[in-house]
Amino acid sequence: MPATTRKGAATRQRIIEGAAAHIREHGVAATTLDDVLARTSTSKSQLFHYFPGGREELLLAVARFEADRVLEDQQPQLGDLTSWPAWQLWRDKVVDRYRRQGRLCPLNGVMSHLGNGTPGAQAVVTELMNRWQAELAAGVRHMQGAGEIDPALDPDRTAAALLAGIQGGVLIQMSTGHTTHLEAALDLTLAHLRTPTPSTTSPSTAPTPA
Amino acid sequence: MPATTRKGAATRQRIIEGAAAHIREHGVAATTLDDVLARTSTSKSQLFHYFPGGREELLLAVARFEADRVLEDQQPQLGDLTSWPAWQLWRDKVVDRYRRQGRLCPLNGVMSHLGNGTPGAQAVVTELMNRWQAELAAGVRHMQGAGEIDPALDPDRTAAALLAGIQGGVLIQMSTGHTTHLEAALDLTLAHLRTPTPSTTSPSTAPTPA
DNA sequence: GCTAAAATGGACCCGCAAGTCCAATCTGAG
DNA sequence: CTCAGATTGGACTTGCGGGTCCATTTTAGC
Repeated sequence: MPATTRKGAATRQRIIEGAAAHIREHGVAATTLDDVLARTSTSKSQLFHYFPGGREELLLAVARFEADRVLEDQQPQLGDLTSWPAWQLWRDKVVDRYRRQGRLCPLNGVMSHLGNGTPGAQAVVTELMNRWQAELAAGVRHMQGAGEIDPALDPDRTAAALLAGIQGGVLIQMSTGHTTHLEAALDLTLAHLRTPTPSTTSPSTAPTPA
Repeated sequence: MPATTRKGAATRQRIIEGAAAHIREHGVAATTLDDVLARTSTSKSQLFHYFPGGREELLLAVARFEADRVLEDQQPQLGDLTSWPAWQLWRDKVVDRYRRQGRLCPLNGVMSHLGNGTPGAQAVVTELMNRWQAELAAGVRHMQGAGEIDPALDPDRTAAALLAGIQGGVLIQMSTGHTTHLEAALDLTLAHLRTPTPSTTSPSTAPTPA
């Protein structure tokens, strides 16, 4: 990716952000290279200069860009899950962020349009999920240290469940337009964390840790 | 959709299933109309005869087809959530189904390729989610009737959270290839259902029912 | 200021895949 | 048997959009 000059780097960035913006407004399918060029006042040669891989490489760059935003938008709350009110603040921020975003999930859109099997795409999503889950798990551990969460709970597994709930909630919101499911998932999982102790009462089948 | 003759209806169905199969194997983007024609031994005029809306209408039909499969594949367990072992059986079936399916989620693929905003697409997904959630809620209510689940829990909201966890788990699996998150979400939510009573201990911020 | 490398403009190419058209053949009701 | 409508075959058109190329201008180190 030849971006040696300051000017060049700026142009490259402008293309990425322009593409991201256009995708947010019209979706991936309805975003052609020419659209991006027109919007960013650049020429085709520039685009292919900075993204030799063409459309695919550009989409990947956009995916990275959007993935970073996802976590940034949850800060500073996500990094400070140290009390129940703090968790609640974070919860509200997540709901608000996705409610505002509306039906278009740029990241999911981009991902499915370049195939989830693509190594590059896979790397972007995997890293996002790992970082996200790690922050949540850190929060859980902190609360365990403070004696607010049952120490018997596996922080990583709990964080994984929470993360899955968020993803699913957002996914459903993309179709229905409502954040009901997202909120339900968040609230139920948080309620479970607050629950003092499972106190092994029902001798039913225990969840096998796979 | 002119499918007046028995023969015609058969052809129409053959096209749908052929398209669905090809999409399952190669993804939506890599599925052209000619691919479908070759696979189903049909001609272009037939495809446009039965699907005047062209590619889009065909994809929508495939979406409907796949949506039906989703619930069918969970039966009969999904319709019989009447004991903890039964819930466990269903849980295992879901995990197994998606593990088998692998990285390709035909439905999600189709959906994002015709835009989640499309009225038709939206209808398909919404109906699927509604039916799914209704079955889960029915299961919760049954268990409440049997005194196995805290009657204070809102069955629909609980089902919504469970559904979100599943969707997110599957979504993550599409990128990572692992069912870890799906299992974590299912197990945590089911564990929460088994928990006797929240027994209002922590006076922290209560989840606002929106 | 000189020059090599970087950056830019934009015309051009080209293949693919969606969609059109008409002519030929089959189906089934009366 | 007959005929209208349903079904089928497949050649043809078309436009879009990704990608290539080269000529020109700008940058920045010396």
